Amino acid sequence: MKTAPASAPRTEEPRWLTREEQRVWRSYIEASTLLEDHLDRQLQRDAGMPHIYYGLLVKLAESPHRRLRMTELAMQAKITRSRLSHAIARLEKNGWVRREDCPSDKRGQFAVLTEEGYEVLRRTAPGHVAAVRQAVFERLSPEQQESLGEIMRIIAEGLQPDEAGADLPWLR
Amino acid sequence: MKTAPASAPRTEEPRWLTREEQRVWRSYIEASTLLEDHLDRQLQRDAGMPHIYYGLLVKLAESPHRRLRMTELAMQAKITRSRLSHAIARLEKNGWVRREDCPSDKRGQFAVLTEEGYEVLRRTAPGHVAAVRQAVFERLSPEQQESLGEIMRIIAEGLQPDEAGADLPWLR
DNA sequence: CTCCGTTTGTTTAATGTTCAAGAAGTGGTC
DNA sequence: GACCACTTCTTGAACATTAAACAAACGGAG
Repeated sequence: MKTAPASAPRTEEPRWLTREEQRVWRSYIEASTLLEDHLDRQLQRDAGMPHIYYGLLVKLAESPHRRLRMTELAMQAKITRSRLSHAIARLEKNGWVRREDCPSDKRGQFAVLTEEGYEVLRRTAPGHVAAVRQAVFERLSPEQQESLGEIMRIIAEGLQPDEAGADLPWLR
Repeated sequence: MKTAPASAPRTEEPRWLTREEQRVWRSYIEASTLLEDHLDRQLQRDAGMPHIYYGLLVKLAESPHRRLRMTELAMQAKITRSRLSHAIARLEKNGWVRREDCPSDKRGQFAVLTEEGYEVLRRTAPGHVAAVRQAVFERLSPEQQESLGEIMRIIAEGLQPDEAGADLPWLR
């Protein structure tokens, strides 16, 4: 792959990544692949579930009455409802989550963290936090941490199906 | 979840993430989830394969004679050999890669990018680069791009099974 | 009240990933 | 050359994810 010519291209010449952009992108891909893998393994070993399932339990634990509507949970976790359905089915089989009907909307379901699920979280959270610390925060300066936060916030924002004000489109 | 007490803990109290660290970590998880998802969808639609498979073709295209030993490719892509085996099997079925025996080591296999595979890459690369640009580089200042690169390099380095000098452990 | 477009959540099948086990080849040692 | 620890790569089964299709309920318009 070569870089685009300096002169004005006749047809829309694709704008490749510069050498520096390529380096950045490659680093991102490598780090995120390794990190996701590392945390998946850590949690599979210590908590018997992949990283994203653990994240679901955390979201529930942080929510009022330790419960969330399926759609709300899917949105918070940035996954599809389909994927969530499968995941909750599995967590339910483990006894860590149970489903409850929503009284005000007969289509709706709550995912509710069970006592047992909360227990798993309490037991495994320290180890997981330690893993995150060791892989990420211990290695970055305060400035880098702040920078990482802002960068990721920007990227996430650009990819959202338009979270804030989505139901108030005329305000935009 | 609450923060650790200020006084010296009697038992090893788990060191939770600070409020700021939590914010950073949450942003990272959200952005990386959304981004991976976005690129997977883009490539599945336009190239008929997930992001990581596309990455494998790129690695091959960049290599001498458009070929790599399986282990080498797995290391470069940061995935297990098992996962690679399955992936190459699929790409082979598509006619985008073929296997070749290694003459100097009868256990060895080369994964070789076919002409057809190269063609797919040539056709779909511009669209993919545009997606990456739009999701990441267009939104970040030059300083942020540089910062992102360095941060990710640090994280990746910390998670490597010790790439450089791994075969020379006495030098460390 | 009925109609109808939308939302909610699940299901199925195809696809991808992981884990553990194993076949085959290598290279060094005795 | 027989042995043995190690490397290379694959396999099969269990598990996870995706995409498309669907049933049920909602809620506003007429």
